Amino acid sequence: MKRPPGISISRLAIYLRFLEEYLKEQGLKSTINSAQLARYLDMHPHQIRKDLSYFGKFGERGVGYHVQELKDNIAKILGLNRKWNLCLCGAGNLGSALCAYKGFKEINLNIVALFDSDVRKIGKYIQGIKVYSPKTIVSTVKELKIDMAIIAVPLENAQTIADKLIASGIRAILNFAPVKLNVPGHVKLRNADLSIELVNLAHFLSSP
Amino acid sequence: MKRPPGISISRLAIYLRFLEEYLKEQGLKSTINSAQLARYLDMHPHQIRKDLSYFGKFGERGVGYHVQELKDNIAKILGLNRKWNLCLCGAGNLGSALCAYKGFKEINLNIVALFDSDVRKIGKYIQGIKVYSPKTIVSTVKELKIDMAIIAVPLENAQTIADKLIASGIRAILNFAPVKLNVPGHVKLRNADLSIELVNLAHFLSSP
DNA sequence: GGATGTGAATGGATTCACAGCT
DNA sequence: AGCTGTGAATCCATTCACATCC
Repeated sequence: MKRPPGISISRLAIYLRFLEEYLKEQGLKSTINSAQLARYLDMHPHQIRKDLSYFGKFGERGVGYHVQELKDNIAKILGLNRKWNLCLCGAGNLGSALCAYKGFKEINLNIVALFDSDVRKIGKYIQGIKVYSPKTIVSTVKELKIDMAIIAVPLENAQTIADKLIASGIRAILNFAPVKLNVPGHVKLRNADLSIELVNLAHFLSSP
Repeated sequence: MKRPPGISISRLAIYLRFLEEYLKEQGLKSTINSAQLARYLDMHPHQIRKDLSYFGKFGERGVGYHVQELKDNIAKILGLNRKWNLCLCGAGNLGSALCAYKGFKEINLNIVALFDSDVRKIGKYIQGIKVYSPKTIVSTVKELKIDMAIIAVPLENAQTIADKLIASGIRAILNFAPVKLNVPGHVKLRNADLSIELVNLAHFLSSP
């Protein structure tokens, strides 16, 4: 049981999402084996078994995996067996889109606060979530026990917002702004860079 | 000059974005070396030089890289030395956010059509871009010479939309819907899965 | 002198092949 | 018999160290 490659966590998230769907369709007592799962997800069975083996033994030899049980185990590995409070900085189009997205709550991630500097929005509710002034980030994060933050503000403001989040004690940030943010070592930063994905496509189309 | 690792294309996109900013600040005749660039981007100089070396020799020994020249070279490698036409499927919050994002046009990616099944939106313009019915995907893609597509529709509709795009001859798709889409081998599919990034953060926070 | 460009060495991740269990 | 779990082998990516050139 060696140390898992970093990317296996992302794959576990994909397995989990599939298993949730599968469970709804197939009912409680269903089982699935690595070959079936691999076919659905267009992967190799080896990879799935290996990914799981990094974290424990979840299957039954000669049978496969019990779907409900595997799902619960993966959720636990991923830290999704408890609720997390998120805040979202930037209540523009992208921020609103993320608020409206139901998939987060399904996996126990709850957006509990919005921050936006537009005075017309402050105090209002978007998708049932209250909008606060960014000036209150430090106090609001503590008060609402917020665990992670999403940055969806224009790139000019991203570092300033990040600094406030860090000052508030937040340790996990997802950044949509197209800049490299500076964060201290104890803070986990992930970037969701939309244009980089498109650039990959452009490269594919133009390569011979 | 071996074959570049797949991920180096994504890094080239990051270098390019930085160089564009840097050029604006520093003026036309500026040069930069791999150590400086690495410091700005929080990477190792070796990696930057190696990434570039896969594609050619763009620097001058003892000097560094001419910013303008390097920028142009990277743009060319990435296929961004020409314009591309994109369509965006799904004119909801996420779709509107993507339309409003100015960063795409800056790198020669132009959204020229929206598709949405909401009859109240069809025929209207969002951010100056016309909304078409998804029924017209095949004809519109051909007519407007659309090169790539972004899928930002609810997950139930994503595969149907993808099938229409494929029928229209599109070879590059960026998918935001949280499902594994089936596409034929000649079509390049990339996924922008927002919740997977958050799951990574949850895992980080809950690991000891 | 000073920075690039690159083979070689190291380090990670995937794939394989099969032992091990039910 | 059948499918998991995993060491070993392979493949890919990063890092290093230095020869190379301006």
